[in-house]
Amino acid sequence: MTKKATPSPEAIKAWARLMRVSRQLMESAEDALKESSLPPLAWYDVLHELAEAGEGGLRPFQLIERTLFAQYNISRLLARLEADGLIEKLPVADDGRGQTIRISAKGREMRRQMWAVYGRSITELVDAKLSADELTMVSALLGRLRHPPVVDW
Amino acid sequence: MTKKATPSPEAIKAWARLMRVSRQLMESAEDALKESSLPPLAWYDVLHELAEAGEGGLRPFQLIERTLFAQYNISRLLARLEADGLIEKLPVADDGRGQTIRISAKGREMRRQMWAVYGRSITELVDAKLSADELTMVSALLGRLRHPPVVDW
DNA sequence: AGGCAATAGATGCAATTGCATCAAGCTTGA
DNA sequence: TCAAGCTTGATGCAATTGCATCTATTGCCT
Repeated sequence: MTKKATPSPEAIKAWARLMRVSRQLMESAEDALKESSLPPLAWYDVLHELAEAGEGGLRPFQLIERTLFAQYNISRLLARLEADGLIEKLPVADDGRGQTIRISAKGREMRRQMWAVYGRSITELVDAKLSADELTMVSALLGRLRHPPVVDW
Repeated sequence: MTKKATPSPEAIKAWARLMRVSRQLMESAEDALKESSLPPLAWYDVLHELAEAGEGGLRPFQLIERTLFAQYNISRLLARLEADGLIEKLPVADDGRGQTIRISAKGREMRRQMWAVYGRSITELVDAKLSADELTMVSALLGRLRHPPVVDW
């Protein structure tokens, strides 16, 4: 008798839900930003990390670790953010290859504006639908699906 | 005193987990397909719907409802699938605008091959990490996050 | 019938993504 | 010390996505 490698029905359903719900929610949030003429979510992710990093800033490769974006993606995203004056690129003293990315005042302001809209989306899409306990449960379960190299999120 | 519209910490965490985990899992699955020189997941989604629909096929707008892809996206995806001989486009008798999309034998075979890899990913990424009960719980909780116009999935 | 809004699908063009590769600067080991 | 290899970040080019718009029908209303 040969081994059946097909996933369980429960796994298939959970996978399908995960893919669909996440896409749907992400789109809703993106739409809300667009309606407010704000940049896409990816910008928020980066501005958020940079804001948390403070004055010391972050190196691009650190942003890659934190956001899970591809290297070329970050490279170009940073170029756009810089063109919009939301970040500054500074040379690094002890590594001639690298740069340090620091959020600018304008960048902080943009992050604030985006959060006003983004946060509202989260409230409506998530907070309004599940209780705190249920949300904690979701986080715990999803946390177990993370891939090995988990940092801390 | 003004109302603070910020979502709860639980909601923020659940949102973050959802976005990150779903992206990570999706990428893993895509990578597995690429390693096997198979087409991207989007192709699977469409082939899957068409296979379930059987000989009667589906209209493009029905695929849009089922897969949540944008209209122009489906339009072009179908063009690529047709170019690869995985589907057929047939005229519709009672609606001169429309077409019916039917999966071809080659399309069924491709779906089968993709499932061999995709299913394995789901097994490894999901089945191996959570019990059936936990998966059912995940599905139930995520289900509550779906947007109103839910069909049946 | 005749016009007018709505629906189904395609498409031109700009922006973004993905892939592969590159250049420049570090690091290490013989 | 210096060549080989690794890391950091950028970039040319092709494929895909997003947006806006277009064409062809169809359905509806008078």
